[in-house]
Amino acid sequence: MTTELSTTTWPTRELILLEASRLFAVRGYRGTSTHDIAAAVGVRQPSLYKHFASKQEIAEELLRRDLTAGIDALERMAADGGGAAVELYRYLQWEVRYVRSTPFDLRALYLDEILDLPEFEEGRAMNVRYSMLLRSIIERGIQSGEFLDLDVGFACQVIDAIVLETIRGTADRSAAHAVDEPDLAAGFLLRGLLRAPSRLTRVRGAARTLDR
Amino acid sequence: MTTELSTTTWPTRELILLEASRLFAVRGYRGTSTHDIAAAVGVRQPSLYKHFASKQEIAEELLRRDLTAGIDALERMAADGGGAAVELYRYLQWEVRYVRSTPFDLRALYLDEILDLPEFEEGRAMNVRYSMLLRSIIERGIQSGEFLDLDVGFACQVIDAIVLETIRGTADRSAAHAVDEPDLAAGFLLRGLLRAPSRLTRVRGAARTLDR
DNA sequence: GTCTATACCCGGATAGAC
DNA sequence: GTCTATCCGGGTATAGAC
Repeated sequence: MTTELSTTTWPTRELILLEASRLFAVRGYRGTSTHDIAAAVGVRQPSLYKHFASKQEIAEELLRRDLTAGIDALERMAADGGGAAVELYRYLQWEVRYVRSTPFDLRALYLDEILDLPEFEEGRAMNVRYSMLLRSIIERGIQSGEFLDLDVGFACQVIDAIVLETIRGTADRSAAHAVDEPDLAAGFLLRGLLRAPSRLTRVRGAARTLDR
Repeated sequence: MTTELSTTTWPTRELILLEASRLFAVRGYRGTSTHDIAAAVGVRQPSLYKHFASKQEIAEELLRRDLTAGIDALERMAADGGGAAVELYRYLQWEVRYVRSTPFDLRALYLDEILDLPEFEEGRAMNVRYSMLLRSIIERGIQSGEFLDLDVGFACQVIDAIVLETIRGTADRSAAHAVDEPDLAAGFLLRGLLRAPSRLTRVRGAARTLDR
């Protein structure tokens, strides 16, 4: 499962992103020094600055790539239609698969305080855009009566919580088997949101046909 | 709601804990300097070291107090009995109320990487104890048939996720109204866990009588 | 584009007077 | 128990040779 890519073929810039994401995930953004990153890549610390203008730019690039992927996925699901429940279910499945297949370790990006640092304005803006897209699906589901008449903010928080827990789950492999099954997380959430939980099987079926 | 305590009467040691928890929450543990804490308290940086041997000890004291409270609450609920569902429901309600009433800002303790730092072995040990107590309630609920036959690890993760989101929710007051209602989070979780969600009203009633 | 050397700052902690 | 002064280590980033 761990992407065992022949490192030799990768450009240094990509290697920096890869190793930085892993170190950030374990030691935090602030806890990771540029020296640590350089050592993991196999170069000297000042060499990093030929590829990135600053440590911050490394994290920004990671954020940009991940948030772009998430936003694209949400827009794709919304465009495909099928109703809020199907769109949300498909997105959650995509998210779990994505988190578990990307070579980058995404934990630091959202579990660390990176997005709270004043200098990461761009990342915050993209994150807001992502949240809005997710929120609009929820709102549509509540208005159409597919979902229970929950507070929209609460529903968003619950989804955020599960997505973050999925990302956190990539930490220790002992707990990994739990939330990693794409259907487990998506199924639990929809059972909690759907007005008629028995519809879940129908949602699953509709999602499967759309996924091809 | 914000505890407006007349600071003058508080011993310096308590003030340090209070301000440190707030700074840790906003800037992270590593991102907060001892100088920042001292400035917030209104003393010079070296004066902190008359009350705590190190910055680490400040965070340790905060962790110790919070985890002790959580462990005590879980043990109390388990001792009171009433079945896994009632015990879990009561604990979740207690947790939400506790998070929102404590003068300390708990975010950094569990959302920051503090518990991952090698030097916080004591906190990690207490956290394991807390997790075990919670897990044993879940296991009991699954075995007795009160809960759905979910993977125990998955159920624990979901509960963790909601509790963490509650703590995170104390961040911006705009989102605070969402998960802060003690019954919202507890109710959502139990609806997702109970084999017969219609039992929720009965659980609520049993919890209410026990709470007096 | 990688290296060595280094400038520069900041943070944690101690010494010692009051 | 608070202060001023200071040490020391570590981290980001730059200069300049190769």
